[in-house]
Amino acid sequence: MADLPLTELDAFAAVAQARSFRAAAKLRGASASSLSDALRRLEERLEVRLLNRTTRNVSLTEAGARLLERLRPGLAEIEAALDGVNSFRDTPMGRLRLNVPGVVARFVLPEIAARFLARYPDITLDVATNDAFVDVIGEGFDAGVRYEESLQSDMIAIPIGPRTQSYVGAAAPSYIERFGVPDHPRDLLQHQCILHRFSSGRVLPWSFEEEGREFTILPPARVIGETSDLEVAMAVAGHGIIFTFSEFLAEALKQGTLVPVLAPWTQSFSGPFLYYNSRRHMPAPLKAFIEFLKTENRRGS
Amino acid sequence: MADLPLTELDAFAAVAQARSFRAAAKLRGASASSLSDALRRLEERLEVRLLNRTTRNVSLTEAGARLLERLRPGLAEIEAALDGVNSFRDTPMGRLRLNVPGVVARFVLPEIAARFLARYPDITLDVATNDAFVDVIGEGFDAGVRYEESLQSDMIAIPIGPRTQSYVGAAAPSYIERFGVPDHPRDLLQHQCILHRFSSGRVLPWSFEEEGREFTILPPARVIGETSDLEVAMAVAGHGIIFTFSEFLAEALKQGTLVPVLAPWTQSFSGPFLYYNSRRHMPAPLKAFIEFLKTENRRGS
DNA sequence: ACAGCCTGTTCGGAATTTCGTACAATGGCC
DNA sequence: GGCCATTGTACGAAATTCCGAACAGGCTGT
Repeated sequence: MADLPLTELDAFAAVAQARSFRAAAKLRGASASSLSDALRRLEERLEVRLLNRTTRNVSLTEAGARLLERLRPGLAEIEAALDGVNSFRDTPMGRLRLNVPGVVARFVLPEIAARFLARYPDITLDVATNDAFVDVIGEGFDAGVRYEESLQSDMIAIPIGPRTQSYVGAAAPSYIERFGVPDHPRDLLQHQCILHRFSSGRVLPWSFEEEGREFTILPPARVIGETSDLEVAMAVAGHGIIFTFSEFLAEALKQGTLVPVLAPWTQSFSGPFLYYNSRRHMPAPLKAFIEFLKTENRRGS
Repeated sequence: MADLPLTELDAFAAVAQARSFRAAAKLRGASASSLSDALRRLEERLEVRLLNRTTRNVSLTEAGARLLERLRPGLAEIEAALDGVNSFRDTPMGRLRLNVPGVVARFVLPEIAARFLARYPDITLDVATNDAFVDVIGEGFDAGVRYEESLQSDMIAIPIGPRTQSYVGAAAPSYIERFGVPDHPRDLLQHQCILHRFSSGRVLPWSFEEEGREFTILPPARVIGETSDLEVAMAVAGHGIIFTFSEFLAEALKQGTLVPVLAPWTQSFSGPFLYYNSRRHMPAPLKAFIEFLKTENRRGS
């Protein structure tokens, strides 16, 4: 068997997928220069240019595209094969890569993870926090947590964490002292509010329900934040009314630095779901996590 | 993407297939110790024993068997993908691994190889000589040369070299002086003959044809050889009658150190064929060789 | 039963790969 | 149009892997 330049091919696959040496290096915990070296070796050996690279842009040559296309299933197969040995261990081992919204990362996952990690001591949890992202699987995550039950093909959703959550309104006593309290969401248009912007750039409108009819309001904002912590801090400082996950406000409400606003208009909705692709190979850590969630749900109900 | 221990996996595949560290090392041009190291690393990382090894025997654990089973198609796919970039070169590159009988290696291949290698300067020819072997493809060869048109499924045979060859008899003048010459094959039973043993241990009987009827004779032997060169030398030394490919005897007959015996009983048969599997991925060097043979055959006819 | 050969492993030195830093080049942004 | 952040690469140092020889152990043939 002619020895395959496997490390070089792996490096090529990483760079080709990331379309960047440095990004690929970060993603895999190696240095950019080692990838650069590996690619030079590979191209010298094949005597074929695989990547067209200016100092600013990496693109595939036709040969590179063809190679990557054939290489990926092979590497995926090997990854799956490697994971397969996990079934011969008493306890599964490896990394579980999740992509979850901020709230879940802060208030849902820690409590679940504590029990899960204790149950499976050889599994490492790798959590990325991202509110906007949808193609969770494509970017190398094993599974994602989302709220909407968006029904992509082959995607399976199972409940995780609390089955109902709610958005509640709140404001600092100092703010209420100055501006009063709204009785109805439409009053918000006369107030100063603290809004949230997703990393996509979209500013989240507030939605309410009246007699079964849903309506949204985009109130005037003095503060638009990107992290919920900042927004809560701004609310506590009296910069406006905040309307977000109850979990984010619980501590401030308890301490009295924030007080409820529009309490009758609290929006309840169903809790988050864990999504994963049923057709892709399921790594042992993911399988363990799903099994764990299912037994927890069964016990809970 | 969790970084895959690809070199270690490749080492494991090599050792697992060869069922031996040293054999695998030789096969791939590496050292046994590096394979030993790689396997230790892999098993430590997975915390699963993959190979049961006494100092005398290597066998797969169940985990190892499962891993190998899933690993092989992945590696094959990658090898094919790598070969695929050859189509982006002006001239194909790589190694062509052939398994051919001794006669072909000595008298047929050199002349063909000269033209082939000149035509494709980036191809390396790797020739193993083996008379008995049948499962040519399974052991990592791209193709094999054989005489019998054994029709395994998906195997394709194309002619290579001379379309007829023959077995001729000969003996040294000194032998004939002492024992006379046989007129009919059955007379061989009163003579001393030089026989050939395949590496499998089987001794080849001599076969003749009389009025369309084929019959075989296993004459008494003073000498049984494993290499044709030795057998010819023995014949020249007067130790008996030899009956083998005319090519092996041509030089001695020309020089008169051997003279023909049983000339009317010369056995002609059709020349050798190149066999390859049509269903497996065809590496570029093999494709080039087949193409080359076909055009040579077309031109020759 | 036993000797001898051949196996997989160990160990220190050599070769290769990897890393961090520096540098030239390029494309987005104002 | 020019600046500057950021990209891919070059290069010497450091780490890792690889190699060859020596070693311990078991299987084969007598």
